[in-house]
Amino acid sequence: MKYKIVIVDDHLLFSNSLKMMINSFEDFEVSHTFDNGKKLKLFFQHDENNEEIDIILLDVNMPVLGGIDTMKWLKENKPNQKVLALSVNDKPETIIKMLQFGAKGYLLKDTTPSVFQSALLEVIQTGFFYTEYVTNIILNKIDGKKEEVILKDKELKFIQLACTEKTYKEIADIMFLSPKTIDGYRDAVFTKLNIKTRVGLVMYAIKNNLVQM
Amino acid sequence: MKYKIVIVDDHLLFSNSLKMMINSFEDFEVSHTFDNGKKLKLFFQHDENNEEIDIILLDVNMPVLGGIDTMKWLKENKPNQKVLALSVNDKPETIIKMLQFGAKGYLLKDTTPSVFQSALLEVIQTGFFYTEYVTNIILNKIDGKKEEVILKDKELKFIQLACTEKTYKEIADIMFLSPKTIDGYRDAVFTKLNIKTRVGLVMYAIKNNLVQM
DNA sequence: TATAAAAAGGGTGTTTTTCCTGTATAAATA
DNA sequence: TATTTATACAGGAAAAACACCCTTTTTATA
Repeated sequence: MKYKIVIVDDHLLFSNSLKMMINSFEDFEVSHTFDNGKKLKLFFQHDENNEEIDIILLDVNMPVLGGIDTMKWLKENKPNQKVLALSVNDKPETIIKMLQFGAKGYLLKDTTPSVFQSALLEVIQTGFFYTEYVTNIILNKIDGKKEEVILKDKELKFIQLACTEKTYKEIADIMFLSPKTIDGYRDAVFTKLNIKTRVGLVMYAIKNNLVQM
Repeated sequence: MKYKIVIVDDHLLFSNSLKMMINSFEDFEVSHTFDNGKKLKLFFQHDENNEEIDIILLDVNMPVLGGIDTMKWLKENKPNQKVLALSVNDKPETIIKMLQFGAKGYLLKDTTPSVFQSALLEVIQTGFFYTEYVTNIILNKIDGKKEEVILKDKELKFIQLACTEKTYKEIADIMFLSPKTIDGYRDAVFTKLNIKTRVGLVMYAIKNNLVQM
């Protein structure tokens, strides 16, 4: 009896060829593939699908229902399900988030097939698999313990508008606020994000996906 | 005799599993895989490697030597080499650039295996393969007929520095130029890129991959 | 070599951004 | 009830960004 793997990834070419690779492993086989989290969710919600899945390979950046939201849902509804995140996204914030929501490991897509195979085995046997890269991120997070920056709704809206060619005056008009209030928002986000100029704000917003392009 | 494919992609898990898929196709086999453009270049530069490659599958976003630069090099040094771009990057600018540098087609990684297989066949038989998505981008580019903006080296350097929190004065110091000259650069790029503010410049630079993040 | 074009630098003035220090008001809380 | 706390807003000033128009120097090339 082989361990059953489910792949959730919107890049069909990847998921299909990865499926071939996994099926070539002695101890594993792919039982299903889905191209977004929504479809995985629907699969579990059907009562007739009671089969045991040993590992879900979950991509992070997907349309419809992304990896993080899917992970959240799984933590709620399938708390014992083993999930291995598999993504090109190497941002520490994302990795931390996936692990916090219960992923048993986080693999980058540039890992070698042999590392990948041992990751699958380790998740089965020991329950988790952390690469050195991921371990370092976790350790840095611990001693860095940078308290999470929390942006309020209006601040986020302001930041998004600041990523355009509008002046603060125009932004104030759009948000139905006084230019002086916008001044205050700017000062607040500059301080809490530790930046000094509007360009810095724009760069921060893009790096942290606060604006979509 | 099978057609020989070379894969150039830094995501080893992808390239290795794609290799398995291609090898399962009747008419194709993967003869080499490289994880960046530099290694492909070195391969061709070795005299002993004179074997004919039918199709190179070229990723766009890679470290060391990216897809676009690799494409440039191939156009110069291997003008008859058939290349099929294969990327998650769906930005029109990137696609246009790859095609202009001679790629025979541009596939997104979310294409199905069967479309992928027919793409390979079509490139062999007719010399190119355009999906509907790519065709639309080309058509839009044509009737938009926006004449290509050509940025000079120093302008590019200026733009990259403008994507930081430095003032123009500081940028002038770094570039060993008078602030007034930088003023002129700004006016020039604002005009030719049709933007009005530094924020607009930053957004343009990011959309067009002029700065790496 | 003459001439045109490109690059670098300058002057001046306006607008926008940035940085202060404060105030008024309403909501939360001790 | 008294006291924070958060939010919206204000005045003033300096710095930076933006806009135009203009001169000198360098480079390319006819």
